[in-house]
Formats: sequence, structure tokens, C-alpha cells
Amino acid sequence: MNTFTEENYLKAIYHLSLQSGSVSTNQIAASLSTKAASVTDMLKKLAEKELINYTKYQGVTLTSPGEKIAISIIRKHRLWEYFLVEKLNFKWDEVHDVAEELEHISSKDLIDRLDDFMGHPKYDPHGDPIPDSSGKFKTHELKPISALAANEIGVVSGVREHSPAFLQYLEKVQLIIGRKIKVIEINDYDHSVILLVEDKKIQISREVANNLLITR
Amino acid sequence: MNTFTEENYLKAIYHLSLQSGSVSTNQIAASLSTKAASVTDMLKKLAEKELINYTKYQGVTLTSPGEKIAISIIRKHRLWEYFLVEKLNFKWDEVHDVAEELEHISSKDLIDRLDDFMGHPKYDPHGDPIPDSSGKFKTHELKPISALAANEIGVVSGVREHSPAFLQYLEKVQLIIGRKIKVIEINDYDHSVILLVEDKKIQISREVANNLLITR
DNA sequence: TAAAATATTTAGACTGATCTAAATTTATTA
DNA sequence: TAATAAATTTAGATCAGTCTAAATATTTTA
Repeated sequence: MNTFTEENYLKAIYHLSLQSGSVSTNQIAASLSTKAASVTDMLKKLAEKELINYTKYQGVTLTSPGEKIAISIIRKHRLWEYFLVEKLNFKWDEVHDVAEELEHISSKDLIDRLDDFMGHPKYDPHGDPIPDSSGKFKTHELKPISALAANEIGVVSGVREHSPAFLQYLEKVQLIIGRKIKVIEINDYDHSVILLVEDKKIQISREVANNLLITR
Repeated sequence: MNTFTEENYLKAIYHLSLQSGSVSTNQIAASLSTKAASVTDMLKKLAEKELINYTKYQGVTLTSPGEKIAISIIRKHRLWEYFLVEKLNFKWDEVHDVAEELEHISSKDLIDRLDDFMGHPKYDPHGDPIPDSSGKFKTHELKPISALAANEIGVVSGVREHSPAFLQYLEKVQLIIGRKIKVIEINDYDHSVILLVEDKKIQISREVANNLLITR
């Protein structure tokens, strides 16, 4: 088995890879709130174990075993988040830190039974897809609300940012997963958007429109 | 917060204290499968943090903050064991190792919600009492079957040994928590005991009779 | 394309947890 | 109670993960 730290590095590299392909030392350091020198040290160890492809100064990618581990951590994280919200009545902005701990519990049997217990959910409370027992998952094609034009519609299906502040705001204005929305008007000047949500008009800033994802 | 290792030391000291009062370095080393020298090092750290009372060569006891932490770990361990057996359908001999990991998840909120979710169970799957949110618990007066005389009765309520092998054996012969038993006969020579369990006679060895606890 | 800025790596050190081997203290027993 | 045995502690080392400061490589830009 790997240490918590190694698992956190693999997970960080996985998430960063989704956006940029190859991942830099500094990106990892920022994402883990650590120093570039520490990252270099760890990259050597992970490369030694053949969990990443690493050549000095050139950034890293995950190997296939490394990616498998990263996905299993993400599966655990998201299933635990689902459990916390659906069974233990946590709010969606409260679960991240606890799930960060729970995701390192090693037993695969445990997580598969938890998955059974909850009826194999496909998405976590933030709309992120939950990999199945073999690591497969498909993400629905999401786009930010800011990509819609006036009169277009969609269903809130995910978020690009997971900070408690952002999630609490969304909860407050009832822009939660599953809500149907319609774009009424887009402000030319500041790109704020007026939406119809549950028959009420609400206005959201460009930032929010960028970080709130919809399907259809 | 404390490290996993510190928590494991406190828990071990707590369990050992129940039997012997003051706990020796070697007892701790044996219980944690580590070396006496390592234990000495850790005892210094725990004493420094005022979690134990420690004077060189004299053994240790927990301070009141140390005991509080130990009990909170035990609460977590036993609640998770209950969860694993009652909700995820683990067998009672399969839960120990997973619970050893889960007991170190730090969130008190999590464990209190888990407790709510399960309806505040009083005993774990092995009959051990679960401390409540404030750390209080009462243990019913248990005695081993070997303390009974012929014709006395009791209810299986706990085990003195938690090894999977022992638990599997008990499961096989249906000597599980809650079962009513009656002592039919005690063999003078080897102290094996013949019991009536669910209208069937079964014979158990002295060892088993010593490690299986009953109430009433 | 050479200089400046930025990113990355190396060197050397620290902390927590562990170990072996040696020294010391306590307990046992002859 | 003195010698022996057992338990415990100390000394010194190692490993994982981290850090700062210095060195080196890469990228940007003038």
C-alpha cells in the first residue's frame, strides 16, 4: 500500500492532468500547499515506484498503475461524500474535509459494500461522477452557464469550484443539482446573467456563471 | 490533534490499564508489536503532552485528558464496527482491521451523526459497550461461562478474545450475542462444558468457556 | 539571441517514529 | 544480601516527509 501522502500526490496530479495534460512541479506544490522542493523529492519516489512518468524539468504524467490508484481514491472520496450527505444529513458544503480523511481508508471491500448499501450512485453531491468498482465512469458533457445564450435552458449538474462559500451561496439561492434554469438576459457590460429558477428571476455574476455547470 | 500513533498508544494503555492498573513498557511493546525502546521514546512524548503519568522505570497511567482521548477512540472503533456489521453486512470476525483505520478519522461531528443514524447502539457486535458522546458508558457485569455451575443459565453477552478464528468458531456453533445458554455438565478432568443452546447440546473446551462471557 | 525572470532541482538540515546494541535500573533468587 | 536475570532506558542510526537556501535549467522578453 501507499502512504496518505503518496495518495494525495497521485490524486492532485490526476486532477491537474485533466486540465493541462502534463503537470508541473509548481502546479503540484500550489495544489497541495507545499514547496516545490518537497514536490521534487516526492516525484522521485513516485517515479521510482513507476506510478508517474517523470523527467527532470519536464513535468509529470501518471502511469496506468498511478492513474488506477488516483481513480480509486476519487471513487472513495465521492462515495463517502454521497454517504455523508444522503445518510448522515451533512450539507454539501460540509463534506469535503471529512471525505479527505475517509478516502484513505484502504479496504476495497468496505468501499464496494458502501457502494452497494447506497445503491450505486452515479454522481456525488456536487455532481461529480463516481467511478465504479472497476474504475470506469462517464462524465456527462458539462458546460458553464456562461456558455449559454439568452433563452437557452439547462439543468444544474455540477460545479467547477468546491469552496464552502460558493456552495453555501448556491444553496441559498437554490441553484442546486437538478434545478432547471433558463437564461433570461445577459448583461453586456459585466456579463452577469439573469436566470429563471423555479419561476423566480435571479441574477448571478460572471464568476458564478463560469463556475456553475449545466447539462443539455 | 494527535497522530495515529499517539492515539494507538493511548488506546493500548487504556486497555492494558483495565487489567493491571499501572502499565509497563514491555506490556505496551507487546500489545503494539513494537520494541521497548520505541515505547520509551513515545512515552516521553506523551508525558510531555501530559496525556500520561510517567516516571522512568515505574510504568504509566493515563491522565484524565489522555483517558478522554482513549475513550473517544474506543467510541469511534465500536460505532464503526456496529455500522459495518449492521449496515454493510460484514461478519463480526471481519470488522476489526477496518475499524482500526476508521477509528482515527478525526471529526467528532461525523461520529455523533453516525451514532444518531444507527439509533445510539449501546453495545458493539462483540458485546463491548459503546461510550456515549460525552464518554460515559456502563458495562454490564460479565462473567465467563467457566464461572457457572451445572444447571445455571445465562445470556451470551461478550467475548474476552476477538480473534477471527475464535469468533468464526462461535458463529459456527451459534454461540452468538444474545443466545440463552444453560450449563448441563462440567467435565471434572478437562473442565470442558456441555451447554444447552437452542435446544441442542454442545460441548465447549475450558478455553472457550473462559473466553465467552455471559450476563445474569 | 543574450539577459533577465521564472521554474526546478540539489544540498543539507529537521521532525516523528522506528530500530539495534549497549548501558542502567529494578526484580528475583540462591 | 549479593549475584543473576529481567526490564527499561539511552545512544546513535535510519526512513519518510518536509523545509530553506543555493545552484542549475528553462522560458520569456527586450
